[in-house]
Amino acid sequence: MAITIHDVARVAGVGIGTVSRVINNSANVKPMTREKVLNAIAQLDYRPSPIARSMISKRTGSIGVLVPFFTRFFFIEVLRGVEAVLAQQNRDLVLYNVLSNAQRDRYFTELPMRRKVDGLLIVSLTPEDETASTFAEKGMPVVLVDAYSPYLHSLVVDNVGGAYQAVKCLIEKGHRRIGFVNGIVEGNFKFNQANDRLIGLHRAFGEAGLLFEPELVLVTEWTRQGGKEAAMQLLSQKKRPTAIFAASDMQAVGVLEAAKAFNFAVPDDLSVIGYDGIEISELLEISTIQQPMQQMGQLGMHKLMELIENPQQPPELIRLSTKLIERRTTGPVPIMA
Amino acid sequence: MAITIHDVARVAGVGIGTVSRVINNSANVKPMTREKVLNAIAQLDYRPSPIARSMISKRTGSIGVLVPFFTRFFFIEVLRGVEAVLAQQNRDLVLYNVLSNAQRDRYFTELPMRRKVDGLLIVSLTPEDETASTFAEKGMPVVLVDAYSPYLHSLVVDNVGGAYQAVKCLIEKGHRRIGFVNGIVEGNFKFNQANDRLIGLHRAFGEAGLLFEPELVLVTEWTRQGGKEAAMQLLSQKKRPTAIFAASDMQAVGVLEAAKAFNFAVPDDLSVIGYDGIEISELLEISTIQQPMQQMGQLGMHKLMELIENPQQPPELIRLSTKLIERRTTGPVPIMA
DNA sequence: TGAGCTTTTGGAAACGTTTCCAATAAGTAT
DNA sequence: ATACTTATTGGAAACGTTTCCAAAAGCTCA
Repeated sequence: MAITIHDVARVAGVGIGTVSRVINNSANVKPMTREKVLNAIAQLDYRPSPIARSMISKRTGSIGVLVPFFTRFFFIEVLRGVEAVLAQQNRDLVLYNVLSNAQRDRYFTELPMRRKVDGLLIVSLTPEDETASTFAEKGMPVVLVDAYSPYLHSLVVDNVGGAYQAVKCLIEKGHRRIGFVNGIVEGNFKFNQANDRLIGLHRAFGEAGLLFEPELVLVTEWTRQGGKEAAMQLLSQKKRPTAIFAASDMQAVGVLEAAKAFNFAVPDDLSVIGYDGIEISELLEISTIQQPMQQMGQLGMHKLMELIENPQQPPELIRLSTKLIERRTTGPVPIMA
Repeated sequence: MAITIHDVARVAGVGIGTVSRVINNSANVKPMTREKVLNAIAQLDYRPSPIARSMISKRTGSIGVLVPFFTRFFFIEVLRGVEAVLAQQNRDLVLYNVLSNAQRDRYFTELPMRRKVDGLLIVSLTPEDETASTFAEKGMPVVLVDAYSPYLHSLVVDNVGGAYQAVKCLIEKGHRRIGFVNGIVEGNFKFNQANDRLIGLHRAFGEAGLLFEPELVLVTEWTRQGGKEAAMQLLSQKKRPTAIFAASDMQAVGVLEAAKAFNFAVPDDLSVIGYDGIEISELLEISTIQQPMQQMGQLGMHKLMELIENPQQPPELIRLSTKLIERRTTGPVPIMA
């Protein structure tokens, strides 16, 4: 059916080995022979089959990116960074979108076994130690971004520090009753974004000598709706918080919507600070903790490329930090009745 | 190195054909034999090689999505719809991100030749007739979304009608000097989003007996920055427009930024209407023309699945329409000095 | 018991490359 | 010219499946 290397060899009057050498720019092909082969290829409009090729060479030319809910803005920003690197490579991007724990586990067990991709970038998902070491054993190059495993190359952002910055900023403005809208734990329960942010809050509270009040901490989906519902609840309390820290900007957007519903002016009646630094936070002028999202994708991808070239490297940990960006939604504590 | 079907056959004490039948759930395997094979598979932790498999079967289990600048919000929304369908199928998503015309053409010539994917969804890019018919000839299932070709299944949105709605809405509010911030033409110059929107504007102008003034139409990148720059220019004119129609919501965001820079109140001094209906337009309360973005991805994907099952179908054209959503940024024409 | 079915099974061939090695051609120095 | 050395070439083997066909095994019925 399709044109194969044998057809080219026949038309060019050479052996298949020679055609293969021409295709792969191997040395030691006489210029005249190369010419003949190239002519035949052009004449037949021949393209090598990538599948047959990877059958032998064990390389697929694809990079896998495993990411939860890739249509969320945070992940989109990370993907921007990924794309920036990939655009220069000549590789395909295979997106494994994780929508549930079951699906994540399926990918975690399937992906290391049969190399459908030359390397894997895992974003914001922490594999169990066992899973991680399987990747390492099977020799599949893996880089974790926004997640950590001792067995794999990891690129983490200081979430504890980021949350600390956010809460400290509120405390410095005089806030004492600070609500926290956290996101739910997705995945590994020991290392996760939500937990780290809670720790950062504790640290800031401790340093300021503030009492931690469990009723001011709510856990929701990492969404606008989740943030709104949680904030509605927080703002309904008899002693409502004067400031709310949201674990993501989208949740912070929800918090603002709740504030509006309660007719609270921001920041006069209520201060709000988000987390991530997605474009929306800029447009809505929400104070936030900026994560280096694009950089995360970019650095992670670079590391992965390096790893594909030279797979035998001891796992490395790269740390990035966050930056407090104060915008319109944070202000001094209101004088309450 | 890796465990193959032969190893399984040896351990189970059967032939490779039988193992293959078990893997593929073919009929006519004695339950006891199946049991033996499954045991061997479990014992060896065997997974079939997807590559070797597609070498024979000509199916890859992947779906390609060709999309320009996939990190733009409009495309993200379309991808949400795509993802919704894909999540139920057990297929991989290969994302071909197009950043330049050269790259688009490369994909257009490469993709039909060697089936790396079982089907291709092309978003907002219109292939030349020649390219389109090559896809058809080579028997690669293709669905166009937000683009049209007579040779391929296409799903289009009435961009002319949408732009007409937008402009008519402004005219009805009394606006006579209406600026248009259009996006640049990417790809096929006969069928494209920018051109359609310009036509819609003309239609509305014509119907209202308004004179078309070329100096009120500017073409920019489909970005915030582009919108802002164009609006700055429009608003600097001696007889500035009282309303601006932007060809995308992100450009409309830029227009709002420009208005702010000029200290124009919206909508009191200037009305603004966007196009697309991305989440940001809701958050910033921008009036807009809502495209059924998720539905586009979803329907396109459904069609593609159908086409993969049953490839011999004459190209079909599905039309969707837009919806005017009036929010805060459109109002009556100001009384000007 | 054996003839004539149907079900189950084994494994060669095929898929389209790359890799390798042996063979041949081309140089080079004597 | 001859004996080496090096550059070029052809094609068998291998990659790990699925597909297919012939063979074997298991039935059923007379």
